[in-house]
Amino acid sequence: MSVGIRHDDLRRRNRAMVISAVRRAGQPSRTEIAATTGLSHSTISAISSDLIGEGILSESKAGEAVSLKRGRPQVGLALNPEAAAVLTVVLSLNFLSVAVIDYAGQVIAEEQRRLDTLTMPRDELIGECTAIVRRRLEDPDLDVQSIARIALAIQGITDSHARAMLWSPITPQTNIAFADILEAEFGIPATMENDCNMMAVALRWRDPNRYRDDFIAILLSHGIGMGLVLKGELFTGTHSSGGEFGHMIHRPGGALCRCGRRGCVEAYAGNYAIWRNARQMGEDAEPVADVSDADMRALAVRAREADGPEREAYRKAGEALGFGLGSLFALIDPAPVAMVGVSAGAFDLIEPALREAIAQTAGGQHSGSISFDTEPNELPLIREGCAMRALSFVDQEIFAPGIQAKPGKKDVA
Amino acid sequence: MSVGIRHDDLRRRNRAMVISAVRRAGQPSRTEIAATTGLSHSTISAISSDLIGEGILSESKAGEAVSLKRGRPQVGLALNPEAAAVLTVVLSLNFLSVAVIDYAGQVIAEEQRRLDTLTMPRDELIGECTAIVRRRLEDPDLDVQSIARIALAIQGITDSHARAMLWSPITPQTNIAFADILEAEFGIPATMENDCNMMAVALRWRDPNRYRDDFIAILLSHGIGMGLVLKGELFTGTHSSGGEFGHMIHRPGGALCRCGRRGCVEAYAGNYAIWRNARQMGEDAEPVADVSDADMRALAVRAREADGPEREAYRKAGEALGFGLGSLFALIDPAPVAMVGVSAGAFDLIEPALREAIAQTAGGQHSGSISFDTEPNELPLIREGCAMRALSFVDQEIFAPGIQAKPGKKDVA
DNA sequence: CAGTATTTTTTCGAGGCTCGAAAAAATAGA
DNA sequence: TCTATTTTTTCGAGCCTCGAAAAAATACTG
Repeated sequence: MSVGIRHDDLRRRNRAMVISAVRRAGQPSRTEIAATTGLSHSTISAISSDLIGEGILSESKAGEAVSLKRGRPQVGLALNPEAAAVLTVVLSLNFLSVAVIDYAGQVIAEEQRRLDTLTMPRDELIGECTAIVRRRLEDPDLDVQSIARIALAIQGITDSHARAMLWSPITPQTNIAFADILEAEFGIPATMENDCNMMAVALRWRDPNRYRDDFIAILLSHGIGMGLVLKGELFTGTHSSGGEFGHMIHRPGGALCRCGRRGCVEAYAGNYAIWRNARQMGEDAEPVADVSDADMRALAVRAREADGPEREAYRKAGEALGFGLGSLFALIDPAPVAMVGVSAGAFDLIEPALREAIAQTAGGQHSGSISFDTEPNELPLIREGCAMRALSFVDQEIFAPGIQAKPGKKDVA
Repeated sequence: MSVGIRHDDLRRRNRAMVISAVRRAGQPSRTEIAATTGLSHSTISAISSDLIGEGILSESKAGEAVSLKRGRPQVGLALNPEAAAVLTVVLSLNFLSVAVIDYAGQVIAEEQRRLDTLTMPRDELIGECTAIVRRRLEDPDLDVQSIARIALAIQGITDSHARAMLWSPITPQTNIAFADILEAEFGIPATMENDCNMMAVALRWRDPNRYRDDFIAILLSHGIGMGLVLKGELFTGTHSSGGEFGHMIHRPGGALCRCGRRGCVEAYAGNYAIWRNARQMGEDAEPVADVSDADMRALAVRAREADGPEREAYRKAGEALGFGLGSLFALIDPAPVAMVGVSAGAFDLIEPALREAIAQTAGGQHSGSISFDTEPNELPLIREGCAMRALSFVDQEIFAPGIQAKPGKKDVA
């Protein structure tokens, strides 16, 4: 069951804590770290001295921060960019993108590629991914010792161990153990992440004030996805990446969903559903494979111009999202929401019906106080999330090795 | 943010771990504890020697376990029943029940009382609760030094800090800070728990094989409640006890719910809803205040005898529960379910429609493999859960004091 | 410009904790 | 009674964190 704390875990944990304090705060002084971690100055001094000696941290040179106070000036600690590097791979519909990130989080190389994911056979899809990674790894211009970690994000369902893609809308292939494949190919630890979870991770780094312990990132794209952070931790299902918000049931037996079932939220709010309703094709019409972002933007323009089927389509999307969020709020209580993706650009069309629907649900008491942010472009977010995730792995597992995942697992009681 | 690990936390954590190992395992030997916690024999020896010296543990006398092996026989460690005692209070519709539990988990005194919670004014409701607790505390027959903790469970919504009842179906009163009231009155630390959460806690202690890391306890009673354990921890909302499964939306704009909204799962599956449908009163009919368990059982008998409105009412309940569970499973993946409460006794009438509905949802792939247990009597479960919760508090906060709630809060990344 | 005040960082010894190895204790079999 | 075996305790070694004091580095002051 639960496992005791060994004596050497102590140092390792506190090492990890110092590293993470530096990553979060930018250039904190030893004193600041002592304050935020609650550890003594002596401990912080010892640990940071170790970390500097190992080339993980470095003292930020020069008094760029002109100290106005008396006394010995604080010397900031920074992550040493050369301590390590990680690689991110984002696989989305017809698009593959990789980036190499240094230890301090800066992009030092990238490559992008269009490909036809929907029709590509399994081997070719895997081959494209490994090939693009190989090109980055073998690039002579890149003077990076070695890549410490690869994080790969994909639209769709991944398993809860972050090893495999189970199902994805961007390809008919299923069960591809990308993490294992990349590890076997390059001998670099890799993980397979869900795109919406990475969005949530990135939001938390971008705006820790708004997105702290509990929040929701919803991807409004061809499909509907969700990344959920609860009590400061990414929420995943018990077996899969979970959080399949788009496939909560909005209307039992209702509109035909891309997943083959009926009445899912996505079957009203996904791009294909908005498109279908705007064109008055009927709820049983087979979902189209793809609607371009340009077409969706044009649709939104028409919806804003005049009341008609386009506007009604967005209204229905808002209603489905509202009732879905209402059900979600019944379970987790209301929390800040970020709407991401092309249809987040049409949130003005969605919001009224959404709020009206939420008001009819258990979360409705606070309907007015729930705030929505919008971010029409999901790709940068996903990339950032992957980078932070990979870097955090390096922080914790490579530079503070040996920590058990969960220390003393608390009993339920 | 996150807080470092101090040196003395180490001992405290490991103390708590030993206590919890003993509580879980019954009468484990030092060697067994060393094996399950991963700590060394020397450490376990030192800690258990301390704990015995403090009267928290005791060596279980006499070789009741006739050792068949060679070698020095193991000596089992047990919780010392007299180390402490806790008090549980369960407040449900028209019924108040308290029990005093010794440190080993045995009930050593109890008292129950009928009262009219629905019409009782606020002060009187609070007064009844404090009075019954006072009677138990002042009972001269009870030779318990002192009560170390009170856990009070109520049907309804509590706040996430376990201090107050926010709303309850058993009384028109709202926002009663029972935990604070009891603490002020008796000077004993108290918590206010949600009844369904306590059911989940109890199930985990009763059958740790089936109910381990991820499971769902659903209360099928006048209302519909849920206790949810995910990744080994009780799941609560961000502000409230959360998990308001009964108020997820089944059919937007549908049947009238007791909460005043429309289309909630409860508005189809709560006793009042089954009753309303069985009597063909229409979905807009005002929910009745209470249906007796006897009436519900009679209803189930009629539903089994012949196809008619009674059977149809249970079918609709099953459908609502099935779609609700389907949406829940979309978020958390399928997990074992325990159906608790009087209508769990009619689960044979509910199950077919429930499974049919689940099969139409995202959780549906595994529809067949999802297993349901039934337990018609919720009260003993709630009481047990309260007892275990209070005892665990004593284990962790009194006998291993000073532990920070969450050690190194892991970053999302 | 030297001296003082102030703040940050390092150093050093004390105290605690866990660990491994060895010793002690307690039993079954020979 | 002696030996093998298993459990439990004892003891010294090695770390780790902490507090206090020292050292370092700067701004102020007259």
